[in-house]
Amino acid sequence: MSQTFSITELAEEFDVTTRTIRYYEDEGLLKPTRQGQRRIYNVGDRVRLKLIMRGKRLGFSLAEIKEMVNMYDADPSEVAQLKLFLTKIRERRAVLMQQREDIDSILGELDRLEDTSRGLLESKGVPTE
Amino acid sequence: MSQTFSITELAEEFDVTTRTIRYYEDEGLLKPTRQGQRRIYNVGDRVRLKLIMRGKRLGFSLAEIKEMVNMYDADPSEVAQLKLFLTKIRERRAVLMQQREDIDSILGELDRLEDTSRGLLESKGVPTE
DNA sequence: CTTTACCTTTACGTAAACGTTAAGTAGTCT
DNA sequence: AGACTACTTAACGTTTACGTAAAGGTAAAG
Repeated sequence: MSQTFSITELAEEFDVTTRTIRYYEDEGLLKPTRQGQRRIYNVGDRVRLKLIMRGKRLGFSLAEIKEMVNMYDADPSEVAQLKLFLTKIRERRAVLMQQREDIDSILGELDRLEDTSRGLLESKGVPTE
Repeated sequence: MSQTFSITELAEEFDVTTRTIRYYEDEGLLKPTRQGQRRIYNVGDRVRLKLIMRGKRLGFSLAEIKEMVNMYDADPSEVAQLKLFLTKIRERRAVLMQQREDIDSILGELDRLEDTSRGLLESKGVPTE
């Protein structure tokens, strides 16, 4: 008897609405079991939702996320599947590394801007903490 | 006489449509000068567009990007302005660092998956390069 | 003058990702 | 039994970020 979750429990944990979680199911991203008409989410479903949220934070579309999470638990016995998988991984890596570059670049600018802003404020005698 | 650009030049350089660039102007992200009815972009406009594209790659909405680029060249003489600016910088930094964590986390998983996939393929005698 | 290239405005269309009622079901508490 | 709580489906609405005609202006080349 491993742990299960209701839709509202997951909604609260991940700070989304239940509508959102049901929508992900409609789009084929989640497939919880049912107990009567109610949805029951197991630990695996929860992991999938976690992956979905991470994908969202990184700006992927639901279609892309669907590809990725479905690859995640795809049967790894077919050579063709695996080769496709490798290709997708390499494409994805390029985008992610570009994003990280962008982020580093912006963080650097923010550092400089924060310094000069703080300097300006302190020169006016305004505390910045 | 510093350099100027036409809308199609910028569109080609940044790989977007002219429609997109005009849309950014409608939304208050760009304000090129006019020569007659035609838009003339200077070096500053080009920098702004570059910032916009970077924001887009990081998954920000145009509304957020607008805030950011408009802060970028806001008049830095008012204390209230600066304090707001500092707050925004700190918020933004938190989001960006979360994104970078997500990316590192995914890159790590991709590494592991690529290894195991490649291992599986090679154990079947299939070349991976 | 006509064609061509490049640009313009106006405006309706669209896909994605949910929000928002509306109306009903099902188990629990009093 | 009645009310309350948590869930359900169904379906129309909304926002963002452009796409896509439609209809036309303007300058240079032929």
